[in-house]
Amino acid sequence: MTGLSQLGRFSEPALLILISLAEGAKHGYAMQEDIAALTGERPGPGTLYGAIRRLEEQRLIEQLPEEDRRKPYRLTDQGAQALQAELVRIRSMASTGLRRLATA
Amino acid sequence: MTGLSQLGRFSEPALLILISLAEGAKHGYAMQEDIAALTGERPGPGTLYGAIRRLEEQRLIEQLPEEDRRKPYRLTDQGAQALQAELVRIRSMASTGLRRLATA
DNA sequence: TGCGATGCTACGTCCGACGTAGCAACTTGG
DNA sequence: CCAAGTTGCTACGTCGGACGTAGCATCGCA
Repeated sequence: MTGLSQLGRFSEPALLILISLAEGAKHGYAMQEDIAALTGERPGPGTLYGAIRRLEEQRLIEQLPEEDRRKPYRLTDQGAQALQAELVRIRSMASTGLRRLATA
Repeated sequence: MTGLSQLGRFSEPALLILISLAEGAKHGYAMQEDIAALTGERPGPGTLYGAIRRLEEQRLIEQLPEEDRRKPYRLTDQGAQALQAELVRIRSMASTGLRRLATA
């Protein structure tokens, strides 16, 4: 069960960050807002910046030139690819589950 | 960010167990096999039985009469409901992400 | 000029994910 | 008929990610 997607597990906060960045480059605080808008839940700074650091270490996102006090990030090609694969996997899991629930 | 679905966080192993049980009652080992068939990854006993215990504590699944050496479980009504809500949420997240990736 | 929003760092706790070991019962085959 | 594999579970320990709190600097605005 190690590595649900060979790049290391996709935790929910990390996934939400990637989805957020799929819309375009953003800095941390903006991701927080985007995620809050998407899910109704705002990740705290510990959750958010911890996940950002890990994603950067995995080269799934990269930092753009710091401007003002903001650190913008964007998806790497590898990140976009990994995100896509993971989302397809997830959607298929969800469909399977819903089909089973409907049948039962 | 506490309680992504107010019933406590849905971790991936827990979610897979619920999806597995959505097909019908199963004991632990059978869930392992079903999950392996679904995902290609077989959760180890630590992961599996730990998650089962937690799900039972949350009344999302319940144990049926023990038969032989097996402990079968099934979804509770609450569990089926929670699973459905969670899967809808997840599917919508995945769709949003894929739409964004496609647009970018 | 004081207060809320912006934006991030630092730090600590907790608990879930995971692996390993172990073990009892059953079953297959050479 | 007994050795090896499969079934099915318990027990135990480690590690790392999720999360909250605190803190702090900057900016805008009333």
